[in-house]
Amino acid sequence: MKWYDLNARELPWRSTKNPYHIWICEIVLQQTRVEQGKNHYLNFIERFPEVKSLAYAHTDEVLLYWKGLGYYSRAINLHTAAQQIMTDFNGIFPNHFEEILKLKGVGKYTAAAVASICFDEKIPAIDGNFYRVLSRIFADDFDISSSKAYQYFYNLALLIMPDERPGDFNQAIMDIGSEVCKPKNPNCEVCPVRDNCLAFGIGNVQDFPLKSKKVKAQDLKLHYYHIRYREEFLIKQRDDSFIWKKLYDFPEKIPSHFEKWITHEKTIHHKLTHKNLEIVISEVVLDNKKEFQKFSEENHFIITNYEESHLKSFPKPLENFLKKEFEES
DNA sequence: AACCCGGGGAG
DNA sequence: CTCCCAGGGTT
Repeated sequence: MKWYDLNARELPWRSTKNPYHIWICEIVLQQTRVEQGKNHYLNFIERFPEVKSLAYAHTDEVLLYWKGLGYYSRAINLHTAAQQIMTDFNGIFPNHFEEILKLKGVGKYTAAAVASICFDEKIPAIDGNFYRVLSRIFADDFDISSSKAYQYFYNLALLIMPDERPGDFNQAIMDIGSEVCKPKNPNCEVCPVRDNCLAFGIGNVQDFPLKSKKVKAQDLKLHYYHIRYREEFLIKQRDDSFIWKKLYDFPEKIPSHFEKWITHEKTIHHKLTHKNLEIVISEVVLDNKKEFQKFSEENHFIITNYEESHLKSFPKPLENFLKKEFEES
């Protein structure tokens, strides 16, 4: 705690105990580096300053403010949870761990973070940093990819968690994990708990934490049709399954008599954490406005143009594709 | 308990 | 290339 008082990172959400702000911050930062999420957080709370404005917003706009962050179910769940607070909690942000946990998209970690930071509940917020710092301090080779890891390290954390300032304690562990006890090349020389760290004593800090599960990316091919009439083209909204939940993309099928209007194809290779994508985009240029509108109406596609498409959230590779198309023309 | 879900930066 | 990030939901 002494180290934290002197070395805490200066971050936008460190100066508030507003549970709405802390909640948004915690969701943004799930599996996301602080530097990557900081601006999204600031933009988000500026546009949606309290629960009500988020609850009453259109899903498309919530997704727009989430554009590029990934794990889009977080945005969908955030929107749902805001409405949940309006209906189930009378618009007042819940102030106990068990109630916060009921919010869609809020798991044990996030509920613990909000409860400890905003409401001073003594509950460890076990995130990736906590796993790493604890497993090194105790030289503990408990597999953090095990489904029992959370409960195991939760109990371990209680052994060293003070009664005072639980929120600051949780954030102190995060800062040590992020700035000192890093996954690679930890900076043990300046670590405030070095003398109490068993792994450091043994000299094998790099061996912790133990993580057995390794996920391999799978290959996936997608075929899109960029169907154009003059400056306009067709888009659709994805469903909430599979990848890129609720984001917008292009039609994936065309009637066979459209094939003669294919002018060229472009292949994009895009790497995701769990997938290696090969995306083929066929350019279909129609000279017949009636065909264009008929096809659009029959399949419930949306007619848009480059400027208008900025009001929708597209997957990263498709956004890059549109940008290049526009710059070339 | 296993599996799925993005995008980005570091090494 | 691999690993990991202020995890959670679904099956």
